[in-house]
Amino acid sequence: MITVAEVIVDVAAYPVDRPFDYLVPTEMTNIIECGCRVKVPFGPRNVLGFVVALKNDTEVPLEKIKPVTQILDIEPVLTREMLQLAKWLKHETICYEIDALQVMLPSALRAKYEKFVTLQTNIENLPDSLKEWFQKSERVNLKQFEKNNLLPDIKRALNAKMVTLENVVGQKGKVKEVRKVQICPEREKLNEIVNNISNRAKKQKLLVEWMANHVGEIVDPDIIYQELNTSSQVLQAVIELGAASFIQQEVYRDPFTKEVKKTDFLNLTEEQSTALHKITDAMNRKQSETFLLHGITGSGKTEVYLQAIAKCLEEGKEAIVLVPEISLTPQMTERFRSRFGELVAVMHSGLSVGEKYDEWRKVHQGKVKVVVGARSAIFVPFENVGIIILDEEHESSYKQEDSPRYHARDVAIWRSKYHTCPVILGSATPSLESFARSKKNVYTLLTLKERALKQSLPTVQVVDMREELKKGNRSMFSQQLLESIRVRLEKKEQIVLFLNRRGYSAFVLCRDCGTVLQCENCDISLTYHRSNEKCKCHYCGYEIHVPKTCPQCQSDHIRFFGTGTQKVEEEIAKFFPEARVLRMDVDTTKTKGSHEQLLQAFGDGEADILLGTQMIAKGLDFPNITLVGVLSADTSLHLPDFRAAEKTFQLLTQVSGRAGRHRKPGEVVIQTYTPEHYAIELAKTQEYEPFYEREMHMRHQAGYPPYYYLALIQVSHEDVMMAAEYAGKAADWLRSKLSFQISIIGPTTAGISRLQNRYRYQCLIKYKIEPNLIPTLLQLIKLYRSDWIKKGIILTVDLDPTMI
DNA sequence: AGCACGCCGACT
DNA sequence: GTCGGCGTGCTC
Repeated sequence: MITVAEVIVDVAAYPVDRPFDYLVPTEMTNIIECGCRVKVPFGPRNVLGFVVALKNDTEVPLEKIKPVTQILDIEPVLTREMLQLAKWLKHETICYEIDALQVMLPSALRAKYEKFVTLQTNIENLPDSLKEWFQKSERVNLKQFEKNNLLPDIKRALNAKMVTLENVVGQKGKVKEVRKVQICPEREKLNEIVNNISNRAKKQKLLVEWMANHVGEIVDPDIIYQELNTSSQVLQAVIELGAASFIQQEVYRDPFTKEVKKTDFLNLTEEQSTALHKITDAMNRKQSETFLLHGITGSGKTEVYLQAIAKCLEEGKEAIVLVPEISLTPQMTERFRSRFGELVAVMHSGLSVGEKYDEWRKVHQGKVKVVVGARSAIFVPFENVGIIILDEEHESSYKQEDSPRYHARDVAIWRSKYHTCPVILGSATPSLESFARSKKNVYTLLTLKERALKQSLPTVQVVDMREELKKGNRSMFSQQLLESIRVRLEKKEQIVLFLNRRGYSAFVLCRDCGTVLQCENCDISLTYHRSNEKCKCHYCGYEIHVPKTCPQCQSDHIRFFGTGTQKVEEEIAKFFPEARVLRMDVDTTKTKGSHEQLLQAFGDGEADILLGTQMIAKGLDFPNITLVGVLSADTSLHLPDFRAAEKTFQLLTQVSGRAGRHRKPGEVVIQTYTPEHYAIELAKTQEYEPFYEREMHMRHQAGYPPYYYLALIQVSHEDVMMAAEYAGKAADWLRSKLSFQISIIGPTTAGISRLQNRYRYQCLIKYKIEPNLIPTLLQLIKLYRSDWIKKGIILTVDLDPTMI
């Protein structure tokens, strides 16, 4: 009987986006499993692939089928669940199956392809230019030749058969190993060695005697050096005598810097326990129910999560907690680690590739039961999930912006159905989609209306900055805000000032001609980085030194403009020279851990005012903060995005929630040029439902979600005319195929009209129910793949886009 | 995608 | 004659 493996190969392209059959050699049949990574020959090269099925026959003619070269995992890296989930993702987001599989694994497990040139002749026969490279070894990485512009020479040598080219498949990350000392497990042998050591070798004798007291133990060599005040030479000598040996031991890289104290459950309010009961009830009934936990800021949502997780652990099941990347601060993760200790793994982008790999391995090996992480943590390979939590469910960072363009919320619900467990979506300001679903009873609504410590919500005042201007106040602070700051400074209470700068970052501008430094490849201004005095494009990586003079007019009045926090800081100093200000922005939080240090300092009362952008809107919880000032509420309101009002309301509610969370009452001052806008008016009362009703009405009128679904088609090409022409073709084609009830807007230029030297056009499709849409889009892709791709067109489809 | 194969023009 | 340009087609 033969064994055949169906393999998804690591080649992202439509024609090969299907399983390929490979013969499993007899010696591998006992080891191979679904979900293993394998090395396979594919056409003329070797690639990595994932085994998605095993069977005993094949349709493929025997002369075509090739054997698996190697199995890379003894234990499968993907569970059956994930193989199914990948198929669903492929269909749901229109992506390649390989991309769906790869996104579930830490990048350390991705393939690394290298090419090696091997010498096949006497080195003397080589051309002079190549000789030196093969002095040390007959096998040299092709990269070396690439770097030194020797590719033509290599090509010639290849044709003359003097060298051969070899593809090597490896993996990016490694398991970290450290060298330890394994002490001999037999006491008698150690005693015998001690007796044989010459009396002149005092240190060796001492060391072996010490070892006799630690028979069979595995110790860190550094401990030996310190404890016995000895050196590696002595240890080496003793090892040669046979008293111990060096071994390699697998270790986890530890991303946690400090230990945390254990904490206990807090008492729940009545609302909290009602919510908790409904959740644990669903767990008991083994039901995949989605809860929307709508709790105002400070209502203690996290405590509900923690106790639900505790219940889940009691049942012997695992828990997944997703948190937006920016609020995944040490304070946040500590709350989980202090409750569940070593059972928690943390996954976020701040970890190195190796650290992420190790956190993933802890899950894979069953060492942890709780994962706290950003978006991609939704794919952790737990096999018995008891609860999934998405905190701040309205956050747009839960949607991945490149392939596979999945939304963590959708994946969470899919997994909850697979494991028949509940999902909790938590937020003080739910997304309209989720709240609408709870109104239709698709999700179960749980409400927390009171703050956990019964504090009242802060009072909110909205200041019309136009009036201030009329009064002749040209500064960025209103009289009202200045007065409030003065009062707090006197009372020795703390202040948070929030600069709404969504979508802005530091840039470089010429004050004479107004030129802003732009990327050469993209239609976007470069971001200034103070640390290395460079300007970088965040989209393509293009980087230049800050020029001394303006490239346009040669003026030397070229200056960097920050997020504005610096300017605010200067102005505060003018009004309140005695105030101690902490500034938190990209500049002051660049190094690892600086974010944490700044917050710690503020919490310890080392400053009176914390000034910052987005990053201070979340999770900040200090008892002495009694005033929150929003310097410009409008900035996020005028972004060209149908969610601008929703995002502004969410942001204002979030920052307002920072004030008066403990005993002292809080005050919020919001400065704006459009106080009449409903997002700002309703943020003042901090009532979600009136905002929801109002915004739903707007969405209904304009034909946006949740009333309509969206799909975004993007067409790009190096040439503007080509991009525009084919975007037009795509739009026309779709209009001819889809029913007239569907509106297709565009093509228009994309938000960033040129990216990596490609011009981009897009069409927006708005639809209610259209069973034909996905098949039609797939047809469009088919059309594109056969014909357009040759002309250099790239077409992407984003179903349910979050940004337009 | 990425590679070989194949056909065609321009060079040591 | 052969080197290298890129259009075509295939990958178990």
